[in-house]
Amino acid sequence: MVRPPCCDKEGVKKGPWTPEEDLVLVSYIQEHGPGNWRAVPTRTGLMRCSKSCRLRWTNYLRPGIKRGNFTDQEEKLIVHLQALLGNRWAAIASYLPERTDNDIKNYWNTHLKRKLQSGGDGAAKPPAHRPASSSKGQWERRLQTDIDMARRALREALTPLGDLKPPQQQQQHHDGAGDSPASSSSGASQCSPSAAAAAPGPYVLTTENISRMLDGWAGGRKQGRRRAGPGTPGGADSASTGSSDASEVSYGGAAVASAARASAKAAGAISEYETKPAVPGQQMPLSAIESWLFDDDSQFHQVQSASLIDVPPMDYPF
DNA sequence: AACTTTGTCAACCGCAGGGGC
DNA sequence: CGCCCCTGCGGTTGACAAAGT
Repeated sequence: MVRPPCCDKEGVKKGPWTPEEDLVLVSYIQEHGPGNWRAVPTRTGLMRCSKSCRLRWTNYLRPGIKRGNFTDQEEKLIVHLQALLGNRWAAIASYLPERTDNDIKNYWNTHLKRKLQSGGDGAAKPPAHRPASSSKGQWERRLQTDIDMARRALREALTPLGDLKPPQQQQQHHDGAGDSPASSSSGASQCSPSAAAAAPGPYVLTTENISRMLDGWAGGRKQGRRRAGPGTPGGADSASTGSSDASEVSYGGAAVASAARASAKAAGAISEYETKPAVPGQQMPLSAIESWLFDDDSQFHQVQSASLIDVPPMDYPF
């Protein structure tokens, strides 16, 4: 039997989202919260299938998303995690709270894979230790090992940067009082101090960012698109081209301008979602991850010594 | 300046799994 | 227990811009 399409193809719009559609979606989610995607198209009047709405939200509109301009830190982390976990992008993305699995996947496919191939010739072969034929118990142990390895990888990746507080200090750091100015703001923008320093700034769905987003759209998709060249902050180009005035609007200047105002209003209200991860854990502040990371290294060593797996040496050409 | 190639990324597609009934 | 609905995931595609010729 042929599986029926996820949604009725007729009357369902496909392709790039317009700022108006974004606005409708954001407004709806602001009011009802993410979820119940099936109902979104009918309730909003969007001619999109539920899947498309969900994807648009999780990959683009969701608060706390940073776009483009992967830092060395993130790059290394992705490489490590990819080597450990394979192409489990969602799992990898959970360690990079500001990145979407789609972004990471794209970045891997377009940058890192090639980089590794040219430099190390298969140095980062994905591990063949997926739980194919293991018993459940073994599988679970492997999963635990995966987690431990990922934890270690993350820790290693984080360590060189922060310059480097010993774990105890890091612990102190999150243990309350030590709230850094950076981490005391929205959860969505929380990040390790190092990452926060490296990143130009998180693209949280704020008034400003929605306006910026719409500005980017105002310039049309062509302007909005970027080449992720070195130092080109993806998405931020809309800010850099923010000089583009409304006269260049391809979707109707006045409409977009008012849409921007309305979205700004919506964004103010939506801020509550900034502290609520759309995907549990996905927006866990990195400091919490760090805490978790540095918490029980000894446990890791136990696991490692009893390890089922033989981790290939990670020798990356960069 | 015009055309072609390459690189990038948003979006789509189909499958799998979980939960409710 | 089986069915249905919904959501999440990973692979792939197509449009577009920049670089190259």
